[in-house]
Parts: sequence; C-alpha cells; structure tokens
Amino acid sequence: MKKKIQSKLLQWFEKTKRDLPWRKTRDPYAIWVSEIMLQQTQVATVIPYYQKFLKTFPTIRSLARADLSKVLKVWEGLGYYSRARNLHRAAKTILNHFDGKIPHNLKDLLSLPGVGRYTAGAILSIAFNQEVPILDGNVKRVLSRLFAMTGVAKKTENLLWKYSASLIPEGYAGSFNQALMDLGATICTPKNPLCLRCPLNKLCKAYRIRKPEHFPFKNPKKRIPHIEAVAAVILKDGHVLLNQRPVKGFLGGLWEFPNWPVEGKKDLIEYLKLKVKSELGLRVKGKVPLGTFQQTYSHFKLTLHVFYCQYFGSRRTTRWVAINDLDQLAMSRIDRRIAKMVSGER
DNA sequence: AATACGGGGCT
DNA sequence: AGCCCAGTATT
Repeated sequence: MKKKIQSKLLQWFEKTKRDLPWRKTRDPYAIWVSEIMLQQTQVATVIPYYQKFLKTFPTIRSLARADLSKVLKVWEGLGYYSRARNLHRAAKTILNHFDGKIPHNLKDLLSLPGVGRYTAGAILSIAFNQEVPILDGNVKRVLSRLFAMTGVAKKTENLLWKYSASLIPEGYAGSFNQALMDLGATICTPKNPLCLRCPLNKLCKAYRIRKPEHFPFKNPKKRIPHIEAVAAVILKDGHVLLNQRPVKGFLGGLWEFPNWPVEGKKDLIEYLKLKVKSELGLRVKGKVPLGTFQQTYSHFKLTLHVFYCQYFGSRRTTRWVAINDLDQLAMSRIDRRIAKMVSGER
C-alpha cells in the first residue's frame, strides 16, 4: 500500500508537476520566501509578489538590512502583514545568529518568527531534501480522503501528521511532499475533485465509497460582524493627513486615512467632524462624500464612508503627506483605493 | 481549543 | 455570498 502510493504519486508528479518560479531555484532563501508568501494564499496570487520581492531583496543580507517600511511596501496587497514583519525579523536573526544561512534543522527553523511546523517541514524537505513531513490544507484533504478519516479534532490532526511522515519515500522527500500538494491543488480539490484522473484513485477509500467531498470534515463557520466606519481625506496645500497604524496587530505598520467606527445611526458628517476635532485636534470644513468602500476581511466586514475635508485650523499638525508621495507608503487595499481616487487615478 | 490575521480566486 | 487558500501566533 505505502510503496504503491509512493511510486504512483512520484510518477504522476514527474509527468505533470506545475511549473512554478520557486521550483527553478535551489536557494533555501528563495524557497523560504515562497513558503511564507504561500501561507493561506493561492499560488496565482503569490507569483508576481515573489518575483518582485526577490528582485528587491535578492539575499538574506539585503532583506535584513532593509527598512521595515520598504519591506511592507513590497508586501502591500498580499495581506497578513505580520508575515512580512516576521520575515524581516527572521532575516536579521539569521544574519546575527546563524551565520547568514537558513538553518537546516527543525529546532532552529521553528525558533524563527513566522516559521511553524508546516513551513519548517517544507523548507527542510524541499530545500534540503530531508525526510520531514508537511501538513497543509492540500495534504490534509488528500490524506483524509485517501484513508477516509473523520473528524478534525486534535487527534485526527496528529494522525494526519503521522501518516504524512510515514509515507515519505527515502531520498525523495522534496518531490513527494510537493507531489502531495500538487495533487491537492489540481486533482483532489475541495469541490468537484477529478478522481478519474487521480493516480491514487484505486487506493483511495473516499473514492471507493464515492464520497470524496465528505472529507475532510469541516467545522461549522461562524458569521463575521459587519462594521461601519467613517474616514476623512483632509486636504491642505496638496497634502493629506495620514495615520500609521501600530506595528503590531491588524494591518500593522500600514498607512491609512484617519477613520473611526460608527456606532448606531448617527449623522455621519457630524460624527466625522466631532472625531476629527477630538482625535486629531483639527478643524475642517467641506466634508464632501468621496465614496463608500467595502472590504471583507477574515474576521469582519467593513463599510467605510469617506469624506473630503478642507483643513481649516488646528492646534497641532502632524503627518501631512504630499498627494504625489502617496504611492510610496504601504497601505491596505481599502486605503489604497481611496488614495488612488485622491491622486486622480480614476 | 478558539481566535486574530488580508486579500483574492472561484463557484 | 460563501468557500478556500503551500498557516502561525496568541489567548
């Protein structure tokens, strides 16, 4: 059974493996970067970011020496910005404590921020061909179907890791682990899996009972709250007022137009004026609606009402940014859309 | 064990 | 509109 799985899968992989940028290199740094970017992010989304990131930061040293603001700017739009922050921190650690080389043992890799069990296994198997298992969404789906495993509790998770480890063929860890992921991504898909083309269909328990989509067991998802907020584009001599978010937490380190959540049904313009005064110490006039923007995040949905304001007077003025420089700062998707309108791009 | 953490591709 | 994505860190 095990030998059959190994040979079938490796053979299929050699024939049909995807042509991906990070499969053209043996540089552990490049593979590390790709693995961080691929966390919870689809391959097609990652590719252009991967190219640009490696062009901008070709080595660990260049990344470690860069300013975080520049790293965030290159990462802009990819999401989960703590990944960029952790990558940057880890590069410094590698330079200072690991002789500038990616560690090739589990313990040291796991000590790096942003590197968990999956990523450590991916780096060790793909970059160094060590027989270390991986378990991502693809592998979970493939193995849970192959063995018709029920439940997603801790116990099942541990069992999946054990299966993943036990299946690795000696000397072929990198190819085999990538083959498992390719199979999950292209054949053993969440919906409408292409079982007829699957190299493992004769061995697959879920296929035998004709219920591949019953695995893996999905836990019920909870609804996410809907937040409403107002934002101000405050103009003054070709500049706008921006706020930089705290480095830790949601959209950490990114720049944004000042904004405040709205509770209940308020007069939006009155509320905005109040907040601008109390929070920014600014007086503004105008308050022309610029638009309403929607953005769905992983844990809430945002509706943002944006208003143009004219600077009128203030007790303190800080963080004015020239409109022409808006494209230099890292912003989240929703603020970038506002900034483009302000700059006159559409 | 549950939650925070982005944004987009696909149905 | 909902699901899912080459997960990790924190609580």
